[in-house]
Amino acid sequence: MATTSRAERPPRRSRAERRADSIRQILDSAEELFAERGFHGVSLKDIAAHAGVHHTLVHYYFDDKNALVDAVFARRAPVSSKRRADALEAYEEACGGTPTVEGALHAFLDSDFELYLEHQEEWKHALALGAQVANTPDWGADIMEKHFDPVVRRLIELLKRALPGCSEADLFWGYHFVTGAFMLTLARTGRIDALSGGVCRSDDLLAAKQRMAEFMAAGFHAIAAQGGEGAASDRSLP
Amino acid sequence: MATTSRAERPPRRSRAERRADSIRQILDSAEELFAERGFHGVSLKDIAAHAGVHHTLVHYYFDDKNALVDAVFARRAPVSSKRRADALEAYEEACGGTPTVEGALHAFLDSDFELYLEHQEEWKHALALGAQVANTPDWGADIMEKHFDPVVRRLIELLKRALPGCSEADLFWGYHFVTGAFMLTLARTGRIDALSGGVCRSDDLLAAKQRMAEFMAAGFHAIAAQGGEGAASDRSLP
DNA sequence: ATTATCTATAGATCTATAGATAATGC
DNA sequence: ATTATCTATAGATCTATAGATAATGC
Repeated sequence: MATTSRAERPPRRSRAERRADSIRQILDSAEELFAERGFHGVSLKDIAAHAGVHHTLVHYYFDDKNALVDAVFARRAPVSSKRRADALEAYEEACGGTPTVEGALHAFLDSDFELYLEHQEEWKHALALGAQVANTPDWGADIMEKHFDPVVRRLIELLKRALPGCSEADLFWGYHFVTGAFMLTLARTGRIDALSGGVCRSDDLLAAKQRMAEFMAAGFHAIAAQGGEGAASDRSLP
Repeated sequence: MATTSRAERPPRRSRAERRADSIRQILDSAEELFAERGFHGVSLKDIAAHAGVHHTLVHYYFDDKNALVDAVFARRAPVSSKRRADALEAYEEACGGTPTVEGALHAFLDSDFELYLEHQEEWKHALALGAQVANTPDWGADIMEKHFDPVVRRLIELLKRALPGCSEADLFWGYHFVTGAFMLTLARTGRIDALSGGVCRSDDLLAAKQRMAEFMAAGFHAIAAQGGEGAASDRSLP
C-alpha cells in the first residue's frame, strides 16, 4: 500500500533463500510435469517456464535431465519409505508376534494414502510420478529398486509370517498384484470416473484406502489356500 | 544358389504386397518401440530405422505421429476385445443364469493371457503397449475408453449379477484394482524378477494367470461383505 | 569476491513436406 | 499411368555450454 520507490525497496530474500527458492521451484515443476507427461514428454525448457526461471538455470543447478529426475525422487522417496518402515515396525510391535495379512497391508498401504490425504498439495504429484515410474519398463526400474525395495522386502517378511504355509512365489505374485493396483490408484488417470459415470472418482483416495487392504488381503488368503495348484509353472525353475 | 543376374531377377512381390509389407513393418516397429519407451520416447526416425524403411515413408502411410499410434491400436484392440466379448458371452451361457465372480474374471482375464501364451511373438508388444497407455494420464485415456470400455461394462454387469448385494462403488473400485494389477502384469517391467531374486519372472504370464482371477475374486467377495463400511466417502456424492 | 541469473549460440534432432526418381502394372 | 520410395530441406525445438551481467555479502 505504501509507495515504495524501486531503489529503496529493501532486499527481502538472502542469496541462500533465493537459491533454495529456485531449486525448489524447479523440482516442483519437474515433479508435476514428469508426473503428467513422463520423462520424455517434458523438455527442460517446459520445466523452467513452469517454474518461472530462466531455462539455463536448470543446468546451473542440475547436471542434466537425468540428474534432475534423480533429484526429484531423492527429495520424496526417502520420506515415503521412512514412514512406511516406521508403520511396519510399529505394527510388528503392536501385533505381538502374530501379524495378519490385513494388518501388514494396512500398515504398508495406508502410510502412502495418508501422505495424499493429509498433505495433498505437497504429495499428489510425487505419488503420481512414482506410479508412472513403476509402470514404465525403460526408465525407473533402478529408481524403484533403489528407493523402495528395502521396505517392500520388510513387508514380504511380515506376510511370510502371517501366511506360514504360503509359497514364496505366491507371496511375490500377491505383492505384484497389490503394487499394480496401488500404482494405478496413485496415478489417478481419471478412467474410473468415466467408466463409472461419476460413481467413483480417481482422486478419491479415501475410497480406495477403505477398500484396498481388505481386498488384497483376501486375495493373499485365496492363493495361499489354493496352494500347490499354482505350482505348475514354478517347476520350470532350476 | 543359382546365379541370378540382377537384371533378370523376377519381381517376387507385387506392389500391393510391398505396400502391405512396409505398413506392417512400420506398425510392428512402432508397437514395439512405443511399448518400450512410450509415445514421447520414440521418434519417427527411430521407428523407420527399426522397420528398415526410409523415414519419410512413415509420413507417406500415416498422417502424423498421433495417427500412427492410433493405427497401432486399431490393429490389435478390436481383436482382443472381440475375444473377450466372446469369452464373456460363452461364460454367460455356460453358467446357466448364475454367474460367479471367479467365472466372470476368468473369462475376462484369461482371454488376454492366452493371447500372450499362445501367440507370444505377435502379441507381447501390443499387450505391453496397452499396459503403458492404461497407466499414462495424458495420452490414451481416450484410447482406452474407445477400445476397451464397452467390454469392461459387460464384465461389470456380470459381476453385478454375481454379487447382487454389492454397491456400484465397490464393483468399480474392485475392477480398478483388477485392471491395475493386470496392466502391471502385461507391462512385464522386470521388477518382480529382481525383487524375488529370480523366484518369479515378469514374462511368466502362466504363473500370473494361475493366480490372478482367484486372487481378485476373493477381493471382490471381501469388499462386498465389508459392505456399508466403505460407504463413508460415497456420501460426498450428490 | 562470490554467485545467481541472463545472453547468445552451438550442434543435434525432430516432425513434416515438396518434389524427384524408380519400379510396377495397365 | 500410377504409386512406392528417396532426395533435399524447412523450420521448430531440444540439450547443453561459454561467457557476460547483476545482485549479494564480505
